Amino acid sequence: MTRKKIQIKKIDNTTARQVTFSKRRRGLFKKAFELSTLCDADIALIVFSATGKLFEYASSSMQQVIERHNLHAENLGKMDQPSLELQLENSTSSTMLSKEIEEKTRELRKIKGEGLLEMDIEELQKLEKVLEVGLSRVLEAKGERFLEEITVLQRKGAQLMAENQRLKQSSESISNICNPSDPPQDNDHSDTSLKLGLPFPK
Amino acid sequence: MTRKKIQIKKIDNTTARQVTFSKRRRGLFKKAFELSTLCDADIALIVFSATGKLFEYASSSMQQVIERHNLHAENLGKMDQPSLELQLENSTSSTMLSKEIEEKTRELRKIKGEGLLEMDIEELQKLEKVLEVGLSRVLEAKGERFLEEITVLQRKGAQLMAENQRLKQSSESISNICNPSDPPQDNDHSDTSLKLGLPFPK
DNA sequence: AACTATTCATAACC
DNA sequence: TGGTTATGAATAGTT
Repeated sequence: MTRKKIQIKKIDNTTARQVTFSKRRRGLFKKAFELSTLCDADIALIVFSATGKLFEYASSSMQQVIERHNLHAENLGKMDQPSLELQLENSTSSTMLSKEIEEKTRELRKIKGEGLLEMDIEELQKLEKVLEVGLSRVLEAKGERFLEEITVLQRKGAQLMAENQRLKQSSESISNICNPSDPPQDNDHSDTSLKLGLPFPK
Repeated sequence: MTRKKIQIKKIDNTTARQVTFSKRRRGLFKKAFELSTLCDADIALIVFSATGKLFEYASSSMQQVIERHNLHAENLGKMDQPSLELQLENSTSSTMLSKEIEEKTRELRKIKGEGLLEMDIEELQKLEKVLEVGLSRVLEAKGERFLEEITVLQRKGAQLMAENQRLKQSSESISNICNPSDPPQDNDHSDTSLKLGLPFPK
């Protein structure tokens, strides 16, 4: 909403989404605080990031606001649990969690190409898109990793070559000290044998 | 904060406070919605006005977000509802379920190419394989669907052609009955006009 | 993480 | 309560 207006829909780019999440989250919490302060309101704000991280704000106490909310829900007839059996609350939450698991499981099955019979063409197209996007991102990430790896190896290689060069020169000096009159004739060979036999740090 | 900057402290004037409450409340809820949409966050917002009126927003379901929040609180040892021992059984099973959800969520994110930084090359290779398999299966399924569709269309086309043939012959017979001496000269044209004018089922 | 051009939210007024 | 406007805040894109 600044350099350019944006549409309110999920941000595709992951890092951009994370940045926006941080910025806007701060803004949202600030606004919540201001509203509660200015207008004497009791506010609870719970935010789970896409990665499952929890952020929360409560003008008084989270539990207090939530309980107050539950009371309202009760009064509005939204609570249909026999008040004595508080444990039903438990079963409903488990049920919800199980439902969520089921849903995610189904999505995973589809993605892995296992539940395709129940899908129409349109759904298949969407799934194809998701897979293509995922695959391209994975390939991109893989490419980056390989590049990193190569860079590291090249650097190591260069270091080793430099090291070798130094060793070669050292051994030549030593050769010269031991046999000052002998001109070096077979550099490579004498070098190797000296390297193997001498207590140089690697 | 516009014609003039204001301090963030309780607004004394009651009506001004109510007006500000209405306006800012809208803004806050809008921001909450935008954040959840843009960044795929799960958000719950509960606001009690100073007069006790309840306003709420939840990107998914209020109960679900609250449960999720309670689970987090539990895991952090903040659980302060020791009222019944039965809660324990609840919490452990819920914890397991939520762990499962988290795991599946993570897998889904990876598949969609969103959590790639935390993966090593080997993991990326496996993921690539999964995506390739899934994609090829989806493409295969899509191809089959298209083939089915084409087959159906071809059959329908054949039926329609047969129907047309019948109609054509019928109209010729009728032509001949009406003008038994006239030989047909412009079959297509007379055919069309007759078809349009005659009460045949489509 | 910091900057800045813009859009957005809203305090004051009606 | 709802509308308008001048202005301060928030933030998208960029670095």
